[in-house]
Amino acid sequence: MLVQSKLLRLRRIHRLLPSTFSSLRRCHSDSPSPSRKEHELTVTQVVEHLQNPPNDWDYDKLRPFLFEASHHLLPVTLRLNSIPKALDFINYLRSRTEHHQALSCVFEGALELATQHPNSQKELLILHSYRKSNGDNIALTSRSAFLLLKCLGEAQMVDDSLLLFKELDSSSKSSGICNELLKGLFKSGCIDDALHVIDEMLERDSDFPPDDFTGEVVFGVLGKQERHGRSFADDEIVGLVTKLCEHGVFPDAFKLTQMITKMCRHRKNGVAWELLHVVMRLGGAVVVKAASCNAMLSGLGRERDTQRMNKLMAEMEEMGIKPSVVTFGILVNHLCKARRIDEALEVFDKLRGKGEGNDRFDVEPDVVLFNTLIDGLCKVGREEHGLSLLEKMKTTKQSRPNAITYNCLIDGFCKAGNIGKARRLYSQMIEEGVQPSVVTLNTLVNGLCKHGKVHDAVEFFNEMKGKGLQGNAGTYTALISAFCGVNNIDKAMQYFDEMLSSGCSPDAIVYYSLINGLSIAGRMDDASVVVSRLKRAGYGLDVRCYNVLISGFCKKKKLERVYEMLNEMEETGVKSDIVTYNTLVSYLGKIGDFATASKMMKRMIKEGLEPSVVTYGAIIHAYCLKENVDEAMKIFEEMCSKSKVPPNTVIYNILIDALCKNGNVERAVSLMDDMKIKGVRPNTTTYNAIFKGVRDKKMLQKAFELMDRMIEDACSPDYITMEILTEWLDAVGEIEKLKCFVDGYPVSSSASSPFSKCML
DNA sequence: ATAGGGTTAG
Repeated sequence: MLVQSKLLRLRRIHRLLPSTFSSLRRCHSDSPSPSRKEHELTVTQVVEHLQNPPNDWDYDKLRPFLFEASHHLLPVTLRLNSIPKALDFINYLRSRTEHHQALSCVFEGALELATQHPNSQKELLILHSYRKSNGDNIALTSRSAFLLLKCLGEAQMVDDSLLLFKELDSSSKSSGICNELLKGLFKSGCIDDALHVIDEMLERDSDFPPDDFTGEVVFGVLGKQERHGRSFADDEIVGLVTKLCEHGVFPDAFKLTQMITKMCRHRKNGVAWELLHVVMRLGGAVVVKAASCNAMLSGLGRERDTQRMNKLMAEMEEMGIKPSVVTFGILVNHLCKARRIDEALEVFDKLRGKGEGNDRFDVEPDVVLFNTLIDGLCKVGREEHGLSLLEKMKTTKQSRPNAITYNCLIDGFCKAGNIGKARRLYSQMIEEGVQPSVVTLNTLVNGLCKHGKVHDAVEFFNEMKGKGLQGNAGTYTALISAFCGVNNIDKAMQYFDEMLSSGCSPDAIVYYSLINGLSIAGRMDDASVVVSRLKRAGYGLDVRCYNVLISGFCKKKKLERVYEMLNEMEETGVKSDIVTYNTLVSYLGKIGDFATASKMMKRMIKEGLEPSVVTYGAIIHAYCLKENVDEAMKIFEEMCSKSKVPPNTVIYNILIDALCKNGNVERAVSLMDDMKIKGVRPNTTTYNAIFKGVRDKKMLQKAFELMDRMIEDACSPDYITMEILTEWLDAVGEIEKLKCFVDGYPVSSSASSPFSKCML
């Protein structure tokens, strides 16, 4: 009875520790294997004997075990079921003569016991340092090495891991041991050491070749964000994956997708592409599924690489990798972003397999696909078409419109200036039972603000707050920008404070919008305060924010602060961009420091930045301010002939204004003809400048001609236009002509229209 | 794979 139950217990240990016995065999394969019963009895006896205090242990009784039958010591140790007891036993053995094998087996047992301990990591480390601090080295069995490497790896004790691995001869190394070492090395960011180990595993006829677990470790690391240590070089990544695949170790679909996603996110489309193609070549459609291709496609889409997107689609078809809805979602999204909306609609129409033609795919469009298309349509001003898709969605079972669908449409109608329709869509979504999100709130708040209805925006926000929908940083950004835009800085600050007190965590952009508003308002001290608060919140400034500040300090002529900003940019590694230089060139031009301005231009070219229309505009404007219109014209002509920069309306406006002010109206008029030839559209400012010019020269006929042209150009007059013309034409008794001019425009119902101010 | 918020010159 008793024997039988103990036998059962041993079998249980067998099952629990399958590798124990394999290492036991390796540990002592030359000793004769006793019958199971005989073995069992002796183990039990020894275990019982060892329950006595160590001083009472009888060496003579134990002796047979310690030599010819030392492999029994592993089950013995396990059944001691106590790490201190096992250590007593180890100390006992060490105090005698040569018991190498016995020690190895008991130590392995002690390690096994440690792994079963609730605080196994700590216990294992204690055993490791015990072994390390006792110079008479206890040889490690494969299992011991495995357990120790696993725990050292987790503890990131790289040096100890490597020493331990070196200690092993190649016959006791195994794939499992190498994998544990690799895991630890990667965890500590020791890529070079890890690559060495992998090389060793990949050697010809290696006894420990990479297996699936190796793949899991390596591919896992390649797919995760790197922590510390150096990162992989591009060719190392491709080389590693290639070698593993050649050994038949493939990433699963998830890991492959993860790796590709990561590479693409790091703007390494080339590496991702190679990686995918290595696996496609060696593993085929068994390994590569649509998801991995989708990751690649979206990476390519981000870089606008239509060519390779098409190539990959063709390869997928060739290899029999079936595209999913997501694949089509990516394609449609790409086409929409490229403003090729009609092609996107074509793809969409080919989706459902119902109809005729064999160029159709058997894919049911989902909500995302619908939403992508609707957004694309709205972004090119085809909201009505988007609306019809909304109706289509309502007729489906699986693709019911959701908040995103409505958000896209609401945004579309807001941008188109149809606030009424946007609000009706909002009511409609509520009626349909679709919960608005904070994005819905922000879209409407922003839309209302952008159309000068800041009051309505605030009202709507309050209404939503009443319904329990909190605003987020985006909501406050919209309101703060809007209030800054109408020069109501106090209100903007008030909303900034409300945001903080309402528990909404601000992001960098809210700070930026406030800094922007304050800078434009010339309140640079306040802006500086917000900058330091932003920094205290743990954010940094980006180029755009620096540009705003630099521009603000320039306007206040605080040159020392400008340089302070530029130095700070250098220190924090924020690279100045074309806008930074344009701001500086413009400022230098305005104070008449042409020498420094041209130095700046040289520096920007050296930095690889091409001067833009704005740069030229700044210089041209500067010469105009100096009343050196000839030089300004010279630069303008140079810009048109030598550079690839096409002139724009602003440049013409600057020159036309300057020429008129210098009495050279003829040349200004000829510049307007030049605009027509070059296809640059004049705007209200252009006409205002030239009207002033012809008025000063009393060129009445020219004025009538220009008034007709202004109507042709569909360019609406503002109050300045009306002021110039009314005063002048009234004085010369030509008010009829002015009436005709005004009648040339379609009637505007807007109360803020410039006409209403003048005509009523 | 889809939705929202802050830059320069005149």
